[in-house]
Amino acid sequence: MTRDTKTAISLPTVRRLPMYYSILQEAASGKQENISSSQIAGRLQLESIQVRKDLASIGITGLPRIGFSVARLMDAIEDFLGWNNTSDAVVIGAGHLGSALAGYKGFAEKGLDIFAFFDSDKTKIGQKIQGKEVLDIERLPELTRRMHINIAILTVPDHAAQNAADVAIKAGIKAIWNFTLTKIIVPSGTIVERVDLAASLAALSSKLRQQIA
Amino acid sequence: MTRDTKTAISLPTVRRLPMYYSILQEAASGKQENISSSQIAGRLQLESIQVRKDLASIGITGLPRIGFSVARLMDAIEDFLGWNNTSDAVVIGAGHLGSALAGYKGFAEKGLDIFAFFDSDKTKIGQKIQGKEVLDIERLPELTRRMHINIAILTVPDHAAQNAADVAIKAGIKAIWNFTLTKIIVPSGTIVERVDLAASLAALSSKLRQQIA
DNA sequence: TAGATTGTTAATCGATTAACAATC
DNA sequence: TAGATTGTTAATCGATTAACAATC
Repeated sequence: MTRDTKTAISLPTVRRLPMYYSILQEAASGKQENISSSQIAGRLQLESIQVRKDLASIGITGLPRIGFSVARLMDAIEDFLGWNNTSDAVVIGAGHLGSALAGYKGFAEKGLDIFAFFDSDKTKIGQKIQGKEVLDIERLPELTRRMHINIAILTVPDHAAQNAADVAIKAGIKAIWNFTLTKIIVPSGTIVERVDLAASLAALSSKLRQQIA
Repeated sequence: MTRDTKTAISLPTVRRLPMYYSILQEAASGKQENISSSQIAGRLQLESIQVRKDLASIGITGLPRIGFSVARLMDAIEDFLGWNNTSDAVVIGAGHLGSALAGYKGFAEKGLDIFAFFDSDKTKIGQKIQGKEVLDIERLPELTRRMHINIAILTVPDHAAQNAADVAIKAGIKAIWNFTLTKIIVPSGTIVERVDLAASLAALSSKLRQQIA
């Protein structure tokens, strides 16, 4: 458990770790025992020094001439990202997007288990999505507390986002994965990670325009 | 058309513009004529200087004591992000996620029009999603060329991502909005904007862990 | 005029990249 | 041993933030 450097790993580094992991999976499936930073970097169009820096920051060391042990590296990343001890999450907003996310292969492997769906739309309540029941949003506080759930995935319509977030936080939710186009305001102490599609689309068209120009 | 500073606006700035726009919409709906950088910043938990810098970089100026004209600011952002001249896009992969994105309110306003869906699954071909037909992936090159479509939204299963991207690029697609967990490799000249959910989830749990610790 | 808010110029900060000695 | 690859230390780069004179 090389876990000495617990001093705030940078978010850019954290975001790259899953990419490294997917390269490692490939290597492992090819029975490759060791891998160099430049092999990883090459596959991801990054610089090898960045890979080494990132790995060093989560406390992993390699060996000159050998590189890094694929198996140990995978373990370390799984460990660091908490993929071993699964956390339960609820989805608030039982629409297409919620269904899509619930069906996403790979979330389960990455330690995220969707426990239930919540909606305020009475016609949706009682239906099943991916085998899990859609519950009345009123029951959120009860379930959150009983099951010790910290994470809510927010996929409600934009105009309902802030209100849903408020409800969730009141119910004891500690982290919100926000898929709406709305920037929600939360008290300090609550985590928000936003998947900002408007920002992403803006970046796409900006890059496209520059490319074409 | 204050469009002198066409010298590569930074991506972080571009990504913030839609947030500013949503604040402006609120202001406009409240009949507010002018807005200060600190008003915008306050609502978004940013610094006012960052707002001013961003706006300056797309060529907008304000007036001391007055601030910025809400209407002119909205126009400028719409203009800069190309929300006026709509571009057509295709969705490759007609699953839940594709449906969800197609149903996303606001994409239309943001200049993105989904023209058709493509899939290789024969059972899906011919069905309709959000009123648009699902076509055979084989027909992609024909349609891309005929309709001058530059953008593909990639929502296929992860293992099919690279292949689908290759097909799309061969068909003349210039920009790929990649929603898969796979990092796709493309020739230089092709744009990829990735919505990396694995990275986002990693960031979420990392922040949550730090918060709790 | 007085004062709020701008735009400019400089300082800070953090992340990435480069250079290279250490080492298996 | 020779040479590939590491980890360390320093340099660069770009974005954010601070300070403040300009100005409506």
